[in-house]
Amino acid sequence: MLDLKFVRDHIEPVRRMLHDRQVDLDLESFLGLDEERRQILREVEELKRRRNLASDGIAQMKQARHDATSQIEEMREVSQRIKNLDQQLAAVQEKLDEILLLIPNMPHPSVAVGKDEHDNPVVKVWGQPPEFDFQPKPHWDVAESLGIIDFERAARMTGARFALYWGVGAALERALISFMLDLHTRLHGYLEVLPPFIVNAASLTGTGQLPKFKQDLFKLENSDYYLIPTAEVPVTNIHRNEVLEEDDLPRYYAAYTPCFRSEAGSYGKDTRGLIRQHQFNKVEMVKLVHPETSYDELESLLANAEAVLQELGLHYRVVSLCTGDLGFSAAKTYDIEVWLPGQQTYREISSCSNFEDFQARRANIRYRRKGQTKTDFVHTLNGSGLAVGRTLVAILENCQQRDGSVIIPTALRPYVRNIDKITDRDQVFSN
RNA sequence: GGAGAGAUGGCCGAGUCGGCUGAAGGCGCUCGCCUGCUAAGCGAGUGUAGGUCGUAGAGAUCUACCGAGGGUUCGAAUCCCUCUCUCUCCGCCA
Repeated sequence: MLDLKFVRDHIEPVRRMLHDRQVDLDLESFLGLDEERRQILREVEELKRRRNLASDGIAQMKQARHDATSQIEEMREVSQRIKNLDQQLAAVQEKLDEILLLIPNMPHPSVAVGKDEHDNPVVKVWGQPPEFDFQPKPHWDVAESLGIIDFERAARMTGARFALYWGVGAALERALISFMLDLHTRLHGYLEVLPPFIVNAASLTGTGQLPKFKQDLFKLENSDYYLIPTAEVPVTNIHRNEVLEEDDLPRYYAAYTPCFRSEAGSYGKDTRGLIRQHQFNKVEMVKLVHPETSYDELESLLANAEAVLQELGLHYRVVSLCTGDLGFSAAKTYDIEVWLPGQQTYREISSCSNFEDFQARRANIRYRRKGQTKTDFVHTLNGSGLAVGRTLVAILENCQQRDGSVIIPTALRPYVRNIDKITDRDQVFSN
């Protein structure tokens, strides 16, 4: 969230930001509530000061065996007033927090003002679309004819938007996870972590999914637990309520987790194939960094994510999200969009964001400057490196052959016992 | 699931029958002194958040915080209740 004082002192820029993001949020009550809060605070603190003084006096009188009945009587009344004011204060504070938690982050000045994804500037294109001497098929056709992905049985055992992977399809998904983690840990300096796939509400509030996006989450019954929508949540919250030493920064973490999303409100969207599932695998990179370096860290984070596609030889472009498309917590986001020839379109496969201190303030993640007692909030970043299911989709569509087989990218072969081509699901990895 | 023990500052660890304990003592850290260097030693300092005054990122002052929330009381780290977490034993289980 934004700092209370920042909002108070920059109410017009915050209004403009809400407009640019096309967020409808009423700030009218904010300033009044803030003034009310401080007024009550002044009054109650003065009363508490008086009470503390009187209590010391009473203690001394009792020690000297004097009668303190009248003082006690008077303080009884003061204490009652304090109690009432404290309750009023708590109510005002709660309303204020509710508003603060719903205010999105301030976009970085470099972010383009725009309405939706059509206004996202393309900042980079890598490689070229592969050429086919036949009509490339969408991945669901490729996968189903190979027998490696089964949507019908998944729908039977669970429901829509789930997939059952068979044989070499399952192995390829697993291979991609290992390949990505190895790349980030060996070449890019990330520490691999394996967090819980279930988190509590406090963690989701820390990274910004709650309270506003509750409808996007799967909540477990009879508990305060939720299935994670992304590894960003548990991994960023590793250091919630901690004070790190300046020397501990930056921290780079890479995690594989499944991700669970209710996809409420996306009915009828991407209903075919693996693009939009309730459960999907993702390798996520998370950084906790020094505030002064966070935009350099965003560039290197993006480069780390791009490296996966470059290793696999898949054509992609990078867009910078405009204000209307930017996520709630992000100050700046790059999306990597991979080319899908079967659908003749670019699809998001990674999202790399700098949250500045927005999440750190919510999750209370601070660091202490060397030799100083003062603490500051760290900056947090994260990026997919990459969405595994969508990477499989990209391979199936980009590497498909006329005969229906799929060439496995060279970099991935060591992870699938060096087979170079998928020809059917029961392919035995004997070599 | 049953029985018991515990949760105090960056860390360890005191806190008596509720009343100068924001918190002893130690470690660590910062600055200074001292010593050829290092270590040791000596001295001073060392939490967070918020309010007010003030400076405009010098400071002064007040309030709150001893796992979290509530209660009793003129007054709670200290008493009571609820919850969370940790540890030990039993049961169950991968």
